[in-house]
Amino acid sequence: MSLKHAILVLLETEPSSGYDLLKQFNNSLGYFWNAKHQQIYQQLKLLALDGLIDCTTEEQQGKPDKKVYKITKSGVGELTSWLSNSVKPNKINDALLVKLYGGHLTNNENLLKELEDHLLLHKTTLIQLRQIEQKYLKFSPEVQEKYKLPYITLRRGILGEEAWLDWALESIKMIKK
Amino acid sequence: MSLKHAILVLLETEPSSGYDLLKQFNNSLGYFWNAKHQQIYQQLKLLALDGLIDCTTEEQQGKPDKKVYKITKSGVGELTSWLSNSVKPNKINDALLVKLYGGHLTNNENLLKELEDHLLLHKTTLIQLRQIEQKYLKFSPEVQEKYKLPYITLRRGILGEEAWLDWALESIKMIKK
DNA sequence: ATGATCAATGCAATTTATTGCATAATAAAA
DNA sequence: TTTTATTATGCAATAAATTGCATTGATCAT
Repeated sequence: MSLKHAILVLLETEPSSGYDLLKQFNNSLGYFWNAKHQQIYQQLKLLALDGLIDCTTEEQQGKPDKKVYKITKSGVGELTSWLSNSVKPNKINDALLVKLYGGHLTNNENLLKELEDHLLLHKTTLIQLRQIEQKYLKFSPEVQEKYKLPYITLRRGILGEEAWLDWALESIKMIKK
Repeated sequence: MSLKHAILVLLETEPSSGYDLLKQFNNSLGYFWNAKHQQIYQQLKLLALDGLIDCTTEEQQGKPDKKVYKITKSGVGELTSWLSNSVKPNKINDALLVKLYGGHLTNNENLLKELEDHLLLHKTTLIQLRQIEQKYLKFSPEVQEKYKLPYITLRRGILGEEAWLDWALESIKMIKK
């Protein structure tokens, strides 16, 4: 279970609300960690109960109140100790591949449609990731050095999406042939 | 939820026991679907209750009894209908990337060790996938045509692992620098 | 004016997945 | 000879994730 640690990692950079975290999960972090809002809010509650984060309520005009969470010393301790242990290899469960694997029970149009729908999504993602990369590459060497590790995770997204697209194009050709 | 459908897809090819399925999930299908034995056995029970699969018990000498499951007409129906709908894009939750993202709280040796451990696993997987591909490429054109769709999923595994390795090597260099 | 989207959070119920424990026989390896 | 791996299955408890429903006030578009 590392939703907990994904949240702690984000809060270690800066205090945020559940909604802020949600946006981070949906945008920048989305290519390596996904979570729904309910999951985040529940987890924040648990983390606060365990004393790993602190909560303060901010009132806002015209908008609902905001609960801002901040990592505690104990939270940093938990995170550091988690980092010192090895993580499990990523579990892959890809329904699209299940569908292709059993695709002889349906028609090629259906499979091609599905592939092309996903293709669009992946193309969009890749464009976004490359835009983030362009920003990073314009930073000074010092700033680049500072954000080296997040950049490495961004590269994973880019190389991963490129490979996905290569595969999809190759597959579409193969199915059409 | 497509563990259900992953199982139906496998049973549509040939009747199998839970243990047989487990081996398929751990070997060939492992690069796109993972499940533990408890999950498979429970799901088989539910599928049988729903009449999507049938069960017959085979006695064996020297080994425990084997329950062989076979897909029913109703099961093929369910599978076909699932195939006609679109599937959700794959959800990625990769703890290794979370660790790297927050890696400034630990030391580079730790990160490099972790990356190299994963590297070994991915290398092994890639070798296995390539071996399967070699076998496929020796088939006659007719047989290749027949297994085209599973081959496409295999290609996903190969391209995915290659991209993973490229990324890891690049990342290791970047961290060492 | 009416519906849609964004900001912000939450409860409750259900579904899925994981962990821990348990059995039992055979064969192969240390 | 003792331990480990393989074959084969399962229950029970817990943990994690998903789905459905709900609120409120602002702004933005039709």
